[in-house]
Amino acid sequence: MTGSFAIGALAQAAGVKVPTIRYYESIGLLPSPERSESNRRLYGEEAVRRLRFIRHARELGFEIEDIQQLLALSDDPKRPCKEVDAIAQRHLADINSRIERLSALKTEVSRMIKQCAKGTVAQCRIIDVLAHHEHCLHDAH
Amino acid sequence: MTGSFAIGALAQAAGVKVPTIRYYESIGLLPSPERSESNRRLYGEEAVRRLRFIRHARELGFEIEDIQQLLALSDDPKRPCKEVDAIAQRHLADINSRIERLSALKTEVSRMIKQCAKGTVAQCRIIDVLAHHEHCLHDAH
DNA sequence: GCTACATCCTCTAGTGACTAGAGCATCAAG
DNA sequence: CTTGATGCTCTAGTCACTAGAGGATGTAGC
Repeated sequence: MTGSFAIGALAQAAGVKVPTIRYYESIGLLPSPERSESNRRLYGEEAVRRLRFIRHARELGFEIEDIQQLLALSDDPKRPCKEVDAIAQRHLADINSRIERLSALKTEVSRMIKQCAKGTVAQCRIIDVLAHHEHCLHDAH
Repeated sequence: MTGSFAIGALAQAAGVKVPTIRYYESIGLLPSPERSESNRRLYGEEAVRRLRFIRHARELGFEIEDIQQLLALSDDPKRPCKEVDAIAQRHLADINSRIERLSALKTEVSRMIKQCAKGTVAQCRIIDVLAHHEHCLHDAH
């Protein structure tokens, strides 16, 4: 019999803020827990595990919808891992495309800054490049 | 006397959607234009320039607040370019930190996927890593 | 028992930068 | 003169929370 604890203790144990827990419950990511006589939420160890899982997945950039699926899969240990793998692959692809996009931005913005002659705004190449898209090297954007 | 045109024409000329223009006006990024007798917005060439500037800056990832400042600066050609440069530098730093963060995620998620034995969920290292943060190489997150 | 103070509850609204849609008026072309 | 495109305003939705109001309950010290 593991004792049950309140939302604040769960928040501390899992490293998540209290309102976030209530939010997760409201969107169905965490099950509604039992309540005390005075209507306070009471959690057990399983809630800590689940919430830590969610927190870690969020830190790794997974979206809530993905996490929903990952949790459902992890509740069903006999199913093939394929689906889990697919979610992670999709996420990796997403990360990669974001990195690529940001790298292109970095190139463009760096180039813009290098051209700045530190004079007046009238001579400023930064403003100029922003005003005239055709001054960009890449027109991918 | 350049003729004036409606919001749809401006949208096409600048490559922006009509509701986006109204949104920009509502937040004060674009000045409220004149209206026709039947209350339709009427724009001139200056609006095209301004909107193209905004669009390009957005494509380069600048936030609206930065763009506000850049526009104000570009309206005042005698001021030193220093402030423009500072905004761009700040933005570049932001891009870099995002790239770094995403690269760390990429490493972690790739590693997770590689360990997946394609068996059942019970054996799945992906679920396992998510459940146990301490299995991560980096604990930066 | 009393008094603070912490923690809990629910509900609403705000974030950024739009996007979608309702419901209606007006315009241009055939 | 009709039809379809375009315009208007206003509200609500997106994502994953965060902040705050206003009130109830719990706990610790005296």
